[in-house]
Amino acid sequence: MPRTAIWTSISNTLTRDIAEGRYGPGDKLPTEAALSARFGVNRHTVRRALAAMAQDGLVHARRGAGVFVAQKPTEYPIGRRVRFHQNLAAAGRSPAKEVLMCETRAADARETEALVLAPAAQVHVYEGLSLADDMPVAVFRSVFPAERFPGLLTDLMDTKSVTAALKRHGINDYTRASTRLTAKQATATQALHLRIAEGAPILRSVGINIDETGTPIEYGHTWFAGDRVTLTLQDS
Amino acid sequence: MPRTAIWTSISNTLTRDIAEGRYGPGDKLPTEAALSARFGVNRHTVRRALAAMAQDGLVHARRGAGVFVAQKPTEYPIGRRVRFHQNLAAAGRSPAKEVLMCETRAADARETEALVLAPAAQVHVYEGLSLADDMPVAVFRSVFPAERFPGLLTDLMDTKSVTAALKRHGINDYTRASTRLTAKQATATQALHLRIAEGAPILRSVGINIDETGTPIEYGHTWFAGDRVTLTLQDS
DNA sequence: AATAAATATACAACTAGACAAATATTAGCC
DNA sequence: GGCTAATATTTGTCTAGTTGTATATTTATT
Repeated sequence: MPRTAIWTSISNTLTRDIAEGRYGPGDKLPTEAALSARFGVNRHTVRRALAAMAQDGLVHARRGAGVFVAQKPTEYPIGRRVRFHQNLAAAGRSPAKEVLMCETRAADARETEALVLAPAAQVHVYEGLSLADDMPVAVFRSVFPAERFPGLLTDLMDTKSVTAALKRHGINDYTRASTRLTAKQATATQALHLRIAEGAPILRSVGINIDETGTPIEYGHTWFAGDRVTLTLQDS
Repeated sequence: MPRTAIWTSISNTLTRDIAEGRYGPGDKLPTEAALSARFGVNRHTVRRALAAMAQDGLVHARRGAGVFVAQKPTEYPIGRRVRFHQNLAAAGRSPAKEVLMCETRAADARETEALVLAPAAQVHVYEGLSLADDMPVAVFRSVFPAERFPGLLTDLMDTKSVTAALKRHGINDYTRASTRLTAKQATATQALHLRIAEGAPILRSVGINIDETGTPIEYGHTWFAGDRVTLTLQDS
């Protein structure tokens, strides 16, 4: 009978520490160096223990920063793979949101075409992260014509809702005119934000929203983590 | 093989932003602090990306003022556009088709549930390859209840059309009841059929078609090569 | 002998924080 | 308006600490 490996027992000890609340969700664990001193082993042995825990979604390492307890340790050890079903209409509009960037700048060629803008027109850009239960689900970028919606960005920061912000500018209803979907591989930065591996599957949605008169008011991109999201379409 | 460094990816993203006209010559980029927030990294990582771009003469920094796009506009190769656009309603219904497999067998658990079958019921399975301009675009699998459509497989081979084959069995019209979309990585066999690399992004569509009475008649999977296809949704 | 586990060492990549230097903005004043 | 001084912003530099990766070596088990 093979004796239990050292890294296994280290992993078990740390897992128990987390389960007993000694390290809460979001807390930073001691550094690998500190842990290897505590357990009297080499740093790589600790790393292997942490790697196993990361595989189970219990902890999450950030290079240069540290190893952190995952946000939902309660789901450990089984059933941690939550499947999110999200309506396409709610793309980029889930309640939990984190703003990554806000700016007003000149539109590029594609944006000009999508929003039917004059050359060199300005656009508001609103970029952020959608989360569900503290787990990042998607990165989104919304582009609005700046001329039509002056000061929209402050409303967006204020309300944290595209629908509410547009309502302040007289848009009571808007509909999605077109949606394009394709599969991509995660870039390094997307992977960073979504906490997935680089090259992992990404579901990209590109859509245009129009007001009642048919004028485009939003050009939106959403990059979903393929592992965490299934889009369900309601066919009329 | 080392994965791409984060600063490289940031540099690429900003370079593309400039190339596409989001930041024009002479424009001031967002501050390093703002960029580090946008990309979710430390300021130094952004600085390394900007340093690389400055090395290429794309931007230049002025202490206390900001980072500015160089005056001479750099020509940037536009990424090759997606080759094929496909309507989701016609997913897996392209005229050019290659049959990979045809068989009648017992339904598995998921098929039984999707088609609302009795336990141990038989199903027809029709597996193939969709092509456009001699380029494989998607792999599909259609599952039909065998009891309701005896001899359907020969009709399928005959007509090479799901719609025509079903018409021979009295189905004049059918509609899509549900569609689920997600991103996956190509398996080895899928990669072989689609002539893409193993692990390349795949757009998977799972749908159920029903007849006029609401009875499920087809349970279909389609795996699109993410590089070659963009699905377009028509929103009514 | 072969294999896996653990150690040892070195370097790369990224984070963290602090402070200096240059610039931009604002307020007060003439 | 135009000038100056104070304040805030922004980039430049430095030191230190932490995780990621690669290579080689030793030790224990089969």
